[in-house]
Amino acid sequence: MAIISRDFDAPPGTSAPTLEVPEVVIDRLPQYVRTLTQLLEEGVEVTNSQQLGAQLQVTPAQIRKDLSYFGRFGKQGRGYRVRHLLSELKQILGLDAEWNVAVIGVGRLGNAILNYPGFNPDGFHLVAAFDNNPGNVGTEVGGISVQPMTALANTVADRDITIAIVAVPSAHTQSVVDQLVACGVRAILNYTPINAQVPDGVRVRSIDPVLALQSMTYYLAYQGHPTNGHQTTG
Amino acid sequence: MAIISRDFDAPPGTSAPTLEVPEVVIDRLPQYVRTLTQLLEEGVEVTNSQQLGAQLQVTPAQIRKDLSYFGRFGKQGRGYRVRHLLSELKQILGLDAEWNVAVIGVGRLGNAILNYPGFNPDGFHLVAAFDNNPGNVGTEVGGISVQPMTALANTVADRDITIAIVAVPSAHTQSVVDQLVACGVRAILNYTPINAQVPDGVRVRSIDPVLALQSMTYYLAYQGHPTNGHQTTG
DNA sequence: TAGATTGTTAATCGATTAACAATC
DNA sequence: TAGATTGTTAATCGATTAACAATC
Repeated sequence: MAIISRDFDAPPGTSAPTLEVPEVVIDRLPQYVRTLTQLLEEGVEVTNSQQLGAQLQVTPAQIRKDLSYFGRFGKQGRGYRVRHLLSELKQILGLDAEWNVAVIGVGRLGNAILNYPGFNPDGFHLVAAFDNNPGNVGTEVGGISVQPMTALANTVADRDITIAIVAVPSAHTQSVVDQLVACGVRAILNYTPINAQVPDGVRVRSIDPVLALQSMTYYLAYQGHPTNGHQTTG
Repeated sequence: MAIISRDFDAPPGTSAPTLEVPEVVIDRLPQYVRTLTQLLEEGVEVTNSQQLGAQLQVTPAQIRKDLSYFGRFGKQGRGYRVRHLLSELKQILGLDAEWNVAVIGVGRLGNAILNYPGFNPDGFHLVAAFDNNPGNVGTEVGGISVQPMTALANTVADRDITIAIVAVPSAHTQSVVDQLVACGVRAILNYTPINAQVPDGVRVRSIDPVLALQSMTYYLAYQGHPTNGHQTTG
């Protein structure tokens, strides 16, 4: 393998690791952030790959390897300073910034999302809500005034919205996603059970509890064969 | 590789493929089920790995390989009969059965879950709700009378509950999961942002929208580098 | 210093994909 | 039959883990 130059001396916010970091590594970083946050709250000042691995149920080697994509954050013989590693990882993930989020669809699910208090503490601010039902437009949901879909492009630009949460009826998913992409939104959290097609450069993550249940029933159905417990987060 | 005997002639519900099927394959099967269901609704009677792959954004080879773990469901030169393949996959996943589910925690989130209409059509029946707050016990949520946690073991046994959905405050997650495991529950859908520890043989899937957002911000933060769009479902 | 733990390389493991004989 | 597509093997690719020199 060729020597990889990582340009960590470049101005923050403008550079990324030169060689692509595997997506599976990126997906683990938020979990590291969460565990480090917990340790910090417990007053733990120093940790190591062994301890982190035990908490997260991954091997210590994997944690060290994952971190090595981004730099050297520990000290041999000592481990990692929790506060420092946490701060670095948050910066890498862009979690030192605030993100403005739009919710599309204010039905039952959209309502629950807009009233869910769990996004704000992590820097995600629900700043706009849209619905194509005239009866919903103008109502207040979670303290936000619902706008018509026709206002999408302008509001996304005006309010610097970079992330959208889609909670519309399944039949509208692809159309809504297309509109979001056209407005320049490149990160979409999809609460509908539909696989939306997006162009390169746009990320979609789906929240799909039924899918999660449907893979677990496989193991319940074949109780005869002892299987290992396994935990998946998504 | 040794020859693998797959005992598909054994009585249904009592046998599993002799060699372990990779978990990543099991996790894809529900998506195949969903796509096949859509095709069926559209009146498509026959499909093939090419078409399925296009829909699901995976390679045709992967679909054929995944299916080969369980048997031979297609015909060379023709493809797969949608109705037949769908029925086989549902049986493999245990989706031809009905599953009784308990919801633990009837706060804001538990309320939304109990009122969410998306579980029942797929054979998951929310049949019981529990809460440790005496003020909530006895109230009706989503048509279900809330029971105290002390009733858990009895109700799980009486109502044949095999799956639980955890929607309690984070601090209670591990304790609730421990109680569920003690009652014999082996599949848990965890809506809290806590990594619960479970013994072998118990499955946990987490629904964690903040985690999903936090991995997408990485790609938003480094806009300079064009990245491929990618879609994850969990 | 001695002991501990990192960062990194090399080995292993497992999953994906390409290719093609079998066969509908 | 000729054409198409499966089921399966072998090749490739990528991710995880083990091992250890570097070094705090």
